[in-house]
Amino acid sequence: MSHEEDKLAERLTGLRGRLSENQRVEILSALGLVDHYVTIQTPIGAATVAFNDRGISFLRRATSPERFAADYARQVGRRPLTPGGRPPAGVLTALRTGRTGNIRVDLRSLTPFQRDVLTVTREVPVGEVRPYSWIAARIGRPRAVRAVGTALGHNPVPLVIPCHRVIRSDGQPGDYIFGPDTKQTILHAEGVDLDHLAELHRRGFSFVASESTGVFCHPSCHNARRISDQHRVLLTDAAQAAERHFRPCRVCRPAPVAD
DNA sequence: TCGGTGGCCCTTA
DNA sequence: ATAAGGGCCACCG
Repeated sequence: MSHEEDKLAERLTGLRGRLSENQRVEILSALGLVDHYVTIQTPIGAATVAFNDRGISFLRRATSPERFAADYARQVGRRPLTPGGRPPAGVLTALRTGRTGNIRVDLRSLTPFQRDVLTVTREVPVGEVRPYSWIAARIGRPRAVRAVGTALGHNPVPLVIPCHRVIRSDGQPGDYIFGPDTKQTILHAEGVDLDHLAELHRRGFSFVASESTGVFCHPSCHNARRISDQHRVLLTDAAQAAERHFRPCRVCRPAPVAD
């Protein structure tokens, strides 16, 4: 988070009294130094979102303004927060469909590592999931698996950035800001069959391949789901895929591609 | 098959 | 600055 911006915001806040409240908010707003917040409907019920000119900065289940402000201050910072205003266009629809990839977000308050994690997480489409270890590999830190989980736990904009689509490699949902049950519920609504994924894992399989296309995928990849029974092959790991000359799917990237 | 366990690595107090 | 701990994971018995 920019220290300069924080100091500027503080100084402007200090002008209370000399400027009218409206003038003050107007200035801060124009500088992107104040967030507005409103309550909206989401697939998991009412939520409060904070936003500014850069995009959405924070989302939580709707509780009270005080509680929201406290959580916001703790996670986003001391930027002023004021009720009202219009959230970025298309947010409601995006949240309803789960296609949130184009919604603008403000991740200024995060560390580069956290930003990397969340940026890659945005690539997971509706109806699909990826393991924590996949995110770690994608950001070039294959062993930072646990740190990825921690970073996702600090996702300031759940639902908008679909951290619920990142699950454990054994097919269990893993933890979630709104609890594992909610995570499971959302995934089910999005069309993910967690039981099937857990079953595959139990039998030792991580990937699905097609003998007609020669491509292997994560089991939840939409390409994998179209493989016909006669062409479908289950794989234990990337090494086995290589042995059998399957190449990784370019959509779900089941393994780092050597090119 | 499942629970325990050490390794890993980023963040925070 | 340093140590503890977390939305994990692979391995072991």
